[in-house]
Amino acid sequence: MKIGELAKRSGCSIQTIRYYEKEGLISAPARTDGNFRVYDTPALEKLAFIKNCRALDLTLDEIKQLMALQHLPGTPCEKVNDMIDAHLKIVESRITDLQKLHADLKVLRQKCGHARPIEQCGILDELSPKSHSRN
Amino acid sequence: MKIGELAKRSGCSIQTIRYYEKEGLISAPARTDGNFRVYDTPALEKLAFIKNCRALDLTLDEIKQLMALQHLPGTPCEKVNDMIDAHLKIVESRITDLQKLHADLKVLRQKCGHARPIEQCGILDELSPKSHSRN
DNA sequence: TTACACTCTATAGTTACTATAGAGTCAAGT
DNA sequence: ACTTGACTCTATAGTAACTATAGAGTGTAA
Ligand SMILES: [Zn+2]
Ligand SMILES: [Zn+2]
Ligand SMILES: [Zn+2]
Ligand SMILES: [Zn+2]
Repeated sequence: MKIGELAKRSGCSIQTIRYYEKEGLISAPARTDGNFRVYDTPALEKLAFIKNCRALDLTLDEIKQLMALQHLPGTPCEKVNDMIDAHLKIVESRITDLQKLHADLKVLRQKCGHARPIEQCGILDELSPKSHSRN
Repeated sequence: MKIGELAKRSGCSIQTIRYYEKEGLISAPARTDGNFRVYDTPALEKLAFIKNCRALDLTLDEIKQLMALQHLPGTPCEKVNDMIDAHLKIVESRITDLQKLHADLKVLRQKCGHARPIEQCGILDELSPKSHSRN
């Protein structure tokens, strides 16, 4: 199949597929006489693997590492488990950060009801260090 | 004061300050004969305002809009409130997404105990559409 | 043959910075 | 007067993972 069909079937855009090739996540496919890329089913499967990983927010580098490990049979899979564990921690700390941010924004939002003239906006006042220290 | 002192006092890096100037968030300051930037206290206050906003993850564009509104006295401050409300929604949906991601990662992690040979790694198996559909 | 859909490469843009390189400024010490 | 050192200047490239475009070529059907 050509790149357009692969894009439709995989759910990746054409540019993304070419980008993955350039970054070494998928291997360069065969070409037609007219220099068009031609893909086989394994290529589609690789893209599906990448998509699954990206859905979990693994970086392209991490995905590359996973694919490299797959081609070293016999290796213990500790590295895979460690990667997922590390990832879990990052996600957890991002959630914590965002929850703090959310609380801060809620507090800020309550500084202003609505439709005051801008000079008296409680939000802007809260954000300004100058008028703030004066109160 | 020169840029180094402003950087220390504001907690922004020198490059960040120059970047903010280039992006129009702060106005270009006076220069010495030797072409060094010279700042006054209001400049420090503007940086503090920007820092407060960035801590809430407002984009530079949004911050620019807020600053523009500050210089239009008499305007009702609805736009400020709307911006914060919109921001709250984005943060909320990011949290939801991350929580889903976290749950997915947890499930994935449990597919593998530890230290199996890589061919039998439950995580890699789960990520691979091919071997997956075979089972 | 000409219209059309498709593909090719190369390049720039996105966000908010960070990190150089290479040159100039300025005050203090010798 | 000279040198050292700390500071500053501009311009440019890099970050992550794409997305979007320009301009050219390919392939097929009417
Ligand atoms: Zn990770
Ligand atoms: Zn308000
Ligand atoms: Zn926003
Ligand atoms: Zn495993």
